[in-house]
Amino acid sequence: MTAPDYDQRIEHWKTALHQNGYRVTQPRLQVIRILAESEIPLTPQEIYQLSLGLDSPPGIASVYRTLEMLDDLGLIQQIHQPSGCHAICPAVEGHKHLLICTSCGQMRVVEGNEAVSEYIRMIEEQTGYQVEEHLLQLFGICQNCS
Amino acid sequence: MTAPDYDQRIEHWKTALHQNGYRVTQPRLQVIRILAESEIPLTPQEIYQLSLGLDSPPGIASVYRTLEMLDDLGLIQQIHQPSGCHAICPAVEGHKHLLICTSCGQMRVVEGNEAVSEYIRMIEEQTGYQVEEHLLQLFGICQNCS
DNA sequence: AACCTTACTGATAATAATTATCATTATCAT
DNA sequence: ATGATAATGATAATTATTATCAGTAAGGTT
Ligand SMILES: [Zn+2]
Ligand SMILES: [Zn+2]
Ligand SMILES: [Zn+2]
Ligand SMILES: [Zn+2]
Repeated sequence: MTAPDYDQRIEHWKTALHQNGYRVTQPRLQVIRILAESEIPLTPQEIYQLSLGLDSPPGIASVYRTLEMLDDLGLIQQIHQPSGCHAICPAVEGHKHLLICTSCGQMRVVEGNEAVSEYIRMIEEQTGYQVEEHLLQLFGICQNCS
Repeated sequence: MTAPDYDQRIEHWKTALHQNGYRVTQPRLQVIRILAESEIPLTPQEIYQLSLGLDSPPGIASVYRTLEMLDDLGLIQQIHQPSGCHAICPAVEGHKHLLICTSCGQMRVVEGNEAVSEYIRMIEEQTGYQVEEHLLQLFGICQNCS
């Protein structure tokens, strides 16, 4: 992230805090700066560890509180690493995508993923990345619940 | 899941345990049955809570151990709910997909998702679900790392 | 069917992550 | 500059996960 983009993001976030009645405090700024300048996703613990290098680092509780606030404001988002999460279901044979009802939790497997494969080939050309894995999960309302 | 499908999955899993030198024990069977008959993703804690209704329920440690084994055998997979995970990054404006390097962690935003929107429209027609949200994350190797 | 080896278990302690509590402090509108 | 109070740090409490270890049960052998 280039310097002006970085500064702009910080300003954007500070404005968002103001506009929503939150105070712009040192601990919050420290967390925000760490997030804004990182090129990789960070866990709360990692953010806290990084903050320890600063002058008067925030307490761990403030790191969590700040993240909750930023999440409420829609300024951050969760990254779901393939290794990370908790809920478990029987494995689907081969690579299929899952469709989960946000009302009843019912889950079904979606057939046919040529469209996605095509999309990924395009991404590879566009970015030079070699895409090895993907996570696609669809959330919605099933026929029962609607 | 219909009864024969259910029985078949149980048998499949028992066979997999045998073939990989694992013993088919009561605690493992209890966890396996709970997983096989659930229509919704479950957390380890939820599985444990459900097991408490059984005759001689497994200890919580055995629940975790069984899940680790099933994961090693590729019989279960993680579900990443939008609310669930830990790593955090600045939010991307609008809905974009993320491409994350599994080597250095570098992350970039992928432009253009018409292909995915089209795919989702197809899914909606096919399933009757009303898809409200989706999670698509691509994992691979960036140009630097390859 | 009884025996034997040892993988597996339950109970519990240890570790790690997250949230709650509360007296003190720093922000910011006035 | 002042004052009301939102926010903080320190710490306790809670929750989730992993490690330890003596006792148990699975399953091959006889
Ligand atoms: Zn996740
Ligand atoms: Zn439903
Ligand atoms: Zn796919
Ligand atoms: Zn890389």
